[in-house]
Amino acid sequence: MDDQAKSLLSLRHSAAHILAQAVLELFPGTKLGFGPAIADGFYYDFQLPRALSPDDLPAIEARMRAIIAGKHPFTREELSIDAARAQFADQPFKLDQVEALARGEMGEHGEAAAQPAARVSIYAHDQFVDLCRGPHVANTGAVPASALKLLSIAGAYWRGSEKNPQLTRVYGTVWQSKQELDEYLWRLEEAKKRDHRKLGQQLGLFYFSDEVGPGLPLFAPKGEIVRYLMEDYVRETQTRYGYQHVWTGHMVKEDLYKKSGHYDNYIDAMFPPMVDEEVVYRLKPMNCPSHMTLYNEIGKHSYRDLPLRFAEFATLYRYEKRGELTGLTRVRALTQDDCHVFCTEDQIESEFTLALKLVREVLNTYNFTDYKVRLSLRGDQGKYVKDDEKWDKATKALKSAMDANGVDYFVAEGEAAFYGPKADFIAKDVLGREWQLSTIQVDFIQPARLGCEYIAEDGTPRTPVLIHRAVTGSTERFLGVLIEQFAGAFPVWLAPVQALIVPIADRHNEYAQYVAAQLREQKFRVEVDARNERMNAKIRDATLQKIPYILVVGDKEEAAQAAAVRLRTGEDLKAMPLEQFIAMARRVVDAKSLELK
RNA sequence: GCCCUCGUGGCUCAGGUGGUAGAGCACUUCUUUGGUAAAGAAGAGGUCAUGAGUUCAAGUCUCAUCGAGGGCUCCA
Repeated sequence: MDDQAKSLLSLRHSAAHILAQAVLELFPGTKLGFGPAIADGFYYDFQLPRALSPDDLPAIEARMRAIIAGKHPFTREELSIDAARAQFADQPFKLDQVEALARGEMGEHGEAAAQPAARVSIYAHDQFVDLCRGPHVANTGAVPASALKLLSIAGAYWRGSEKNPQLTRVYGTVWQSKQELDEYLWRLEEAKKRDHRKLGQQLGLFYFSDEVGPGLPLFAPKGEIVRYLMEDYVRETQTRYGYQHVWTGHMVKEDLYKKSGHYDNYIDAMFPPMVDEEVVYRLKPMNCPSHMTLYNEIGKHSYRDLPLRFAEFATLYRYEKRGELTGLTRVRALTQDDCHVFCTEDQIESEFTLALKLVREVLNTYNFTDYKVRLSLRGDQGKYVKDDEKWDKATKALKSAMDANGVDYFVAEGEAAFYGPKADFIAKDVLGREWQLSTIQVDFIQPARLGCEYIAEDGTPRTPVLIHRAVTGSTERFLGVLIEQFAGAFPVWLAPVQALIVPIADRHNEYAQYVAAQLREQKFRVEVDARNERMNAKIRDATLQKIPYILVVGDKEEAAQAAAVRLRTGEDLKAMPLEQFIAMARRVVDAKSLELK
């Protein structure tokens, strides 16, 4: 972390303390939770005597400014555990944290510390004392009041657990200067403009309807073609990499999920059952059990058949909780570009490498470079299947495959699937929220549960290892992130309408249709804007729709069998013969280029 | 699911302290046939998310339900 980042951190953390003092003064009896600095700001969690509304924020902010004006120095002090207990006797959450520190835990989620704490540090300014690691600025006056703003109010569970009381979280931001604050707020506004939900509607890609239900997107023609092209591209690439596609439908008997273990782990996230006399069915929330069943039905497998790679573009239905739904990035009907690779233990590394190559190729095509890779491992507690030996084996296999491929990853304990560790590719949306896209997972557990086998070289039956893998994750989520990444201006190969023909006057309509026919003949997606509008209006509308090419045709173009080509960027390529335009566009599309010419 | 906020014609939004709805864009029709980011005119379109309640009277107040947004939790 550089000095700049460090000083911002202590600035924001100090602002959090000032916020806490202000709230404590305005709402006596408030109990304090955690109040850290975060990316772009800070927050503080409170248990308040009454519900807080955004209308309260100006008063709190005013109080904060007064504390800042007081230029109270921040002072650090160390206390013994007992002294800390006395200090925070009327602050139950602080007390809870003192005990956690004494037990040798640290942080909000109780990560293990090097050793139990014998002493804790507190920071004080003015009338306010907080249990805190620091650091802080010298005095409250060092926080620029003009660069401070409280942003929002949210609920947040103590220590992040649903089982604990819910506190009120106040989010705020502070910067070194008012100018930086303004720039930040401006960035937020700009980001909202490229929000995929807004652009999806403006570009006519997809809609949500109360009539159909929450989290169930409806794709208009322009959205469907993008979906189709995305999936077609992954399908083509998968085929090229030696994956085979299968189809396993939308419903499955519930019993299968009891066998696989999904019933115990994810029953809450499945849609309610459909009951047909004695038999209970579920909408498919995942493919693995279906693919393993298919593997079994096909017959006996020889080790010579492995690896066997079953890919499927299946729409899955997951009963996400109401408050979790978000545009296309979190839906109840999602189309996964899923795949299950049945292989031997010896093949794990090469199969991982193959999947990784595929993922990288696809992400690269979309110019997706801003992602990180998380190695998700099992945590101490929870849903994980107990079989240490197999977990160790799977984790080792995954790690060595990542290392062999030079993948730069970070480790996250407690993020694994119940059946094994995974490598997740995580990207951010315009508002900074992180979403898992691609994933590669090693599974030593499920194949045995569903009785998958292959006959080994020595003639004995063995259980294959299963590698779960998704390239873009889900079409819906990836599309959402793509829309934001391109701000709606898709590369030509993905653009719903690649070229719009604009006849200048009615007498050019016929030629415009001719041009359109020529281009359609060459498999381009084109439209003719024959509305009774002036050319300027048509160009404006096409540009706002981010159509890559605008082909204006008038008398001159008709005479020359040409079109005047304008790019959505505003660049005018002037008139060119149709063949020349076709050749240019062909080259751009075939290369899946991000350029327009 | 939980905390907070919001829900007015297809879209973007007006509608102080309650008295039965407005604009721009889009749409339809007409005029205009115009050379690189919005031609002009007329018209049609809303039981103000839904359901109760308070009131002589509710888009405007109360409650509930549904939906959306921000956050938390969860994410095979």
